[in-house]
Amino acid sequence: MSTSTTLVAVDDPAADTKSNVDGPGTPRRGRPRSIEADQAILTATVDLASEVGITGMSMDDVAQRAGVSKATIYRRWCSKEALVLDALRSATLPFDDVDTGTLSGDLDLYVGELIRRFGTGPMNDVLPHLIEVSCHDETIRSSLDDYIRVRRVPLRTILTRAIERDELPSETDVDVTIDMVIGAFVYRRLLSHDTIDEHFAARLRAIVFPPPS
Amino acid sequence: MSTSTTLVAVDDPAADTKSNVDGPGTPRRGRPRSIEADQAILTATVDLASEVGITGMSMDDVAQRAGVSKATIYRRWCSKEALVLDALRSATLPFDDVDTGTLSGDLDLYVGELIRRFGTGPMNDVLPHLIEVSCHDETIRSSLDDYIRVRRVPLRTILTRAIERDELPSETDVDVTIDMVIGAFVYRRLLSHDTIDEHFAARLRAIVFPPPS
Amino acid sequence: MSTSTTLVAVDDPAADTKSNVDGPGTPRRGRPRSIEADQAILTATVDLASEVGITGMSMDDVAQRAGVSKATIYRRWCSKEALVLDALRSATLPFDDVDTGTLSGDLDLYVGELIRRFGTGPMNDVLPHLIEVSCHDETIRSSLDDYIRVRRVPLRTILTRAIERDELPSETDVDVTIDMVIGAFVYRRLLSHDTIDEHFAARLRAIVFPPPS
Amino acid sequence: MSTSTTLVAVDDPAADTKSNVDGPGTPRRGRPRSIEADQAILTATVDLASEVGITGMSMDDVAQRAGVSKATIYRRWCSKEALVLDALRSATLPFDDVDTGTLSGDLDLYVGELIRRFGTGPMNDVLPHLIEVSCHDETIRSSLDDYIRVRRVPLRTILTRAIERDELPSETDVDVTIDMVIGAFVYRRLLSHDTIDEHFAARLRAIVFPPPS
DNA sequence: AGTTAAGCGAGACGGTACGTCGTGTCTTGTG
DNA sequence: CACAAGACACGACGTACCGTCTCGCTTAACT
Repeated sequence: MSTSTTLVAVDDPAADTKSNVDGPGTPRRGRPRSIEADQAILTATVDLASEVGITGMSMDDVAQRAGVSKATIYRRWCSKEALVLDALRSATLPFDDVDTGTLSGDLDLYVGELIRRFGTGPMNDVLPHLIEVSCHDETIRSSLDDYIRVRRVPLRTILTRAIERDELPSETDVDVTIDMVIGAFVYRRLLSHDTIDEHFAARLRAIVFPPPS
Repeated sequence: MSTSTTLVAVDDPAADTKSNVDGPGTPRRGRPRSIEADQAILTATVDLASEVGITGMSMDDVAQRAGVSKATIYRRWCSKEALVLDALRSATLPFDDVDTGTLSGDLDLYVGELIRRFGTGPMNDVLPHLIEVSCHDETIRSSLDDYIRVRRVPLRTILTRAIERDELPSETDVDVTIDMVIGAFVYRRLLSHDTIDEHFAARLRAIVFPPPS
Repeated sequence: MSTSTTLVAVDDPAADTKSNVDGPGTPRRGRPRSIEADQAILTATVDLASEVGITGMSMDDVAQRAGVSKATIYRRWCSKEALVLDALRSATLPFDDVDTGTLSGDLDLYVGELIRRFGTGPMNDVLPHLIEVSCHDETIRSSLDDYIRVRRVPLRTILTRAIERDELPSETDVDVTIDMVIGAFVYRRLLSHDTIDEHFAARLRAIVFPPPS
Repeated sequence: MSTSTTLVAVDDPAADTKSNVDGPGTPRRGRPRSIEADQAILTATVDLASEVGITGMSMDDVAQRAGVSKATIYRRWCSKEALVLDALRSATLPFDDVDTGTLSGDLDLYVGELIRRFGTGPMNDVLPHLIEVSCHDETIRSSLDDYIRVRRVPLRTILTRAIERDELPSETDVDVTIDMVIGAFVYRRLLSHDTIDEHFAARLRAIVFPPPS
């Protein structure tokens, strides 16, 4: 539902839909907001956050890099974290769900994508900051939760499809399986810093989806 | 080895060994550092970080709460994060490894402890901040890695013991199993915010260590 | 010319002309600096410096008393001393030059004013500090020199007028006379702490401008 | 009497006499204070104060330069200013009073000495700081007053001798004359920064002691 | 000769001010 | 209205200095 929402736009009358996409019913008086500004800000945020981290990135920096004034940023997002969260969202491509016909094939594709994202995703180091803030800010927390929930969908689709195909037993615990798979990636990425590659993926698969033996 | 190291003592000549355990060969001239101060600072940090989070906790607050001057803190730790990391360490009790005789029993104990720690640990919200900093600060990163590595030991002990007892096949992939188990806890705790309880633990166990059926 | 300059405005594009009097050619974009803040800061500085001395006056104190943030102060003055110097300037009323018609009358007025200022001037204890700083800071030094030079003008006016009136010989050494008169006041005020009153003034006059006898 | 006193030695039982010269009546038990330390500290103070000014000179600097610990300094002087004042005293040679037989000759010698001291005296920039402190610290003030008073003596001697010789009228106002002469030097040195040389001295003399015409 | 009181270098300590920086808001003038 | 520029209040940061306080050692004078 509200999965691709812009976060808490300060005074956006259409705060629960995609920003700047208010239908013709709400013509908004006065000068319309610059769409280039939106993009420039998000781009600047993604770049800067990747380069120096969220803490190392000041809002003045973002404004300057985007060629925009701070007020223009705060008119759209109510806080630094709200901006970063949306920037993260904007930088996250959706998984494209390809049905290869077999669980094995689907997983290959999915895990390959996971490796790619966890390995090089520029905004990956940004998550911890948002997590911290979300511990003390309910708004950020629910938006972040949304974002996290969405990222579970592709694997769930793959697993339920496998159950329908009778490749997995019907009593398979889909949710916790997802927790474990994504959890292992997250853990390696954020905590242990062990390598995340094909080999790791294969070992992971061998545990959760043991070969027919 | 360097697992119980004090972090980055600013000018500690024995920075890479257990603190204050330099042999009698280094008599350390001048007034010795106050041990009460050490303790007071760490305690104040743990308390404050739990109450208001790292970001909400100022170094002046810590100094005041500890009855200590800021200089005294910075003489021991070179940054806020270094302090917090050591405080986290000081607040983390070691797991006590009890051999119940069976994998099942060992896991019950271990997972119970995990639930307790991930559920209520006062310093849990502190991890994300450290993770973020560690992305851009090599010193913090390696210390944090140490800390993380240590927390893997108890589960590894349990699993290798189970292999010796022939409760698990000898080719069991211990490392990735640990990644998945702890990873699932981490993921729920930090990202999805799903409940972490006995039921979750049971489902997790059912996947990684399937009942004999 | 640059006698009524505001001191070392940190990034004032018109630092060498009267402040805020740049012609209409430089419209100064952005929010203009608050004039009330200027005044509040100077007033707070004069008050505090009089009460507790420069050393005893912290910039935080000034900010609080002025109802202003420290950044606002440092945006205008680059150091505590620069602020104090401008505060001194702002607290120094110009001498009003009254032509009484005779040297004797002019001197009475002038010296009376001198007694009043050296006796009770709230900012008098502030001079030594500025002098010290000016020994090691070229910027402060030249500004202070300006200020000092200005204070010589009234007496010079009186003396040249007396020469024109033939009350003083045309070869009178005006400069050194000024040095001696003001110097004697300064010396008593700062060094010897002897009383500065009408009697002292009379004795001084008797030496420099001996009665016709 | 107390003119060449060491200032406020912290716990010196003979605080009102020259330090370390307590008579044999008070033999002081324990290890005697190091005389080299005394000298080293004073020398370091004079040097540092000349180089970087009092404010720019920290007590740690003095201790290091003198090869002495801070405690050793504070055992002798109760504050930075007390130390500086004594250092100033130690660096000030007494005027040697030579009777040339005429006022003119005496003045030549005296004024020459004045020019030399005001021109190059390393500790000259140190006075303003002491003056400032003395505004708020009674102890420093009285010690400084002593020092200042002493420096008036030579000129007074010269003038009274001239009166005895009938070179000056007996009703000459010696005190204010001194104020003016020294005052003019002080004023040029500290405030106006005009040159202090033979020419200036000559003009000064022409005003206070006009040639017989 | 042994005791003892004090001096000494080193450096930690509490307190306090410094000047800088970042956040989110507000205020100008211009489109 | 939006926008660029930039001032503003608030508050944390990490550094520096002052004057005090241990430490363990050294140095004489007193027993």
